[in-house]
Amino acid sequence: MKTKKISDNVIKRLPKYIRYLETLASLGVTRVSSDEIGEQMGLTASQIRQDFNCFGSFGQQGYGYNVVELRAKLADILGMTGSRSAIIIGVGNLGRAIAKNFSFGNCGVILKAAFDIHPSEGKNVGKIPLYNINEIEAYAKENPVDIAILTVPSPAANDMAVRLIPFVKGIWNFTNVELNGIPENIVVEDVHFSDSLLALNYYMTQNELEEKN
Amino acid sequence: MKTKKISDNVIKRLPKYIRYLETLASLGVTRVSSDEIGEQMGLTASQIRQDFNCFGSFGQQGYGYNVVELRAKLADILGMTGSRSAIIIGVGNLGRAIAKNFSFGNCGVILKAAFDIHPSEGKNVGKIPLYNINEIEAYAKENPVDIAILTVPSPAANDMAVRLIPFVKGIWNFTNVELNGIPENIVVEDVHFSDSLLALNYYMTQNELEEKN
DNA sequence: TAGATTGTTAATCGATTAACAATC
DNA sequence: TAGATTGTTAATCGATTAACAATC
Repeated sequence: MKTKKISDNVIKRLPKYIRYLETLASLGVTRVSSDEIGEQMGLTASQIRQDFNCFGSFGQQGYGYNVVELRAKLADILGMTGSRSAIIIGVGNLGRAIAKNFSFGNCGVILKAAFDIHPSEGKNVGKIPLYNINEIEAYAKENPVDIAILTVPSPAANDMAVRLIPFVKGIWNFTNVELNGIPENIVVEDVHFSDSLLALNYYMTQNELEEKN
Repeated sequence: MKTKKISDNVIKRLPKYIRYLETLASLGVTRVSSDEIGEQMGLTASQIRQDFNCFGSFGQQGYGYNVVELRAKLADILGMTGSRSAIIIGVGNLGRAIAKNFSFGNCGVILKAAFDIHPSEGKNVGKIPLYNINEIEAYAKENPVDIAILTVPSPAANDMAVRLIPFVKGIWNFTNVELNGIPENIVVEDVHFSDSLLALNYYMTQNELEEKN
């Protein structure tokens, strides 16, 4: 049995739908049509219906979609209601910021522990325990780890990623490195800040050129 | 005169080409073919040639591409050689992490100043001055600001973004908020951590389902 | 029943891939 | 000259948009 492959574009739009539906819900709106969603989000109603229908039929003809119900369905598809375990590797400024501030719960993820080569600075990061990196295999033997958050310095990134292979299912990669040698069955999701800033830079330049014409 | 619109997919691939070319250069490789790039990066040679030809003809028939030269051309397209000025707004853990650790220089950006509602914690963030947010308009009058990096708490995000409109050309948005009311001539580039983590979560679940079959 | 809006099929558009003539 | 590989045009594939029958 083969589930038809759903495009990454669709998956990346789902959180935006959810955010919009949450705004509506907070305003007390109970129903919404694909037309209204499209209007607000700058998409076509067609695309929205197509996107939703990748996963099932969540609406009702002549009525539209129930805001709370639709939100719940989409949230469920993305695993927001799950409880995956995560560890964070590398507790520099960025690792610390993510560990302390990011709302893992909203994404169905629980941050369980942090690891660093120099854990001397303290025994905890926020509310989670901080261990020496050389304890990671022992930790993983006792505690299943779904996701490893990679916030180590770039030169250490690929070696660390390879070291994680035996015991993780996904790597959330914040290093500026294209990870190599990770098998197919492990998902890698990159957050490359510089790619994003360079795109910003490019589009700003385009805007300036357009204005000159 | 109308420059033909180049798709975001292409723009987002350019930094990856550059990273790969830098690796090659550091290994002393001087020439490379689209076939070799494709092999290494998991793309088709066709796509690579199409991507490059959006911007010009950088290769030589029968030879391929000069690694250093091609890298320089692509870097230039993305504005990596420029020197745009940026300020960062909101110096919590994330803002601090970005201000202190991110290599702005590599992206053609210079971080000039930081702003916060509670700048009392110190007069500097890393090497840049830290001001009270209420000084931002005065600062912008004296110092041109290309990019504002938005790392304020979510509830403050949209108001702050709107306040930036008169004096920025681009907003690098790290808040978990879809910014509204920003005019067309200002570029917004989002870094939504949660979108990325939710995608990771989704693909992990898909992998698990596949393995069961 | 009439009106509204979905779910879904068909048409269009754009991006990727293939093919090949140009040329180094 | 022969071989290699680009730049570019044509073909294919996939994603978005349009249309409309189903139905609440």
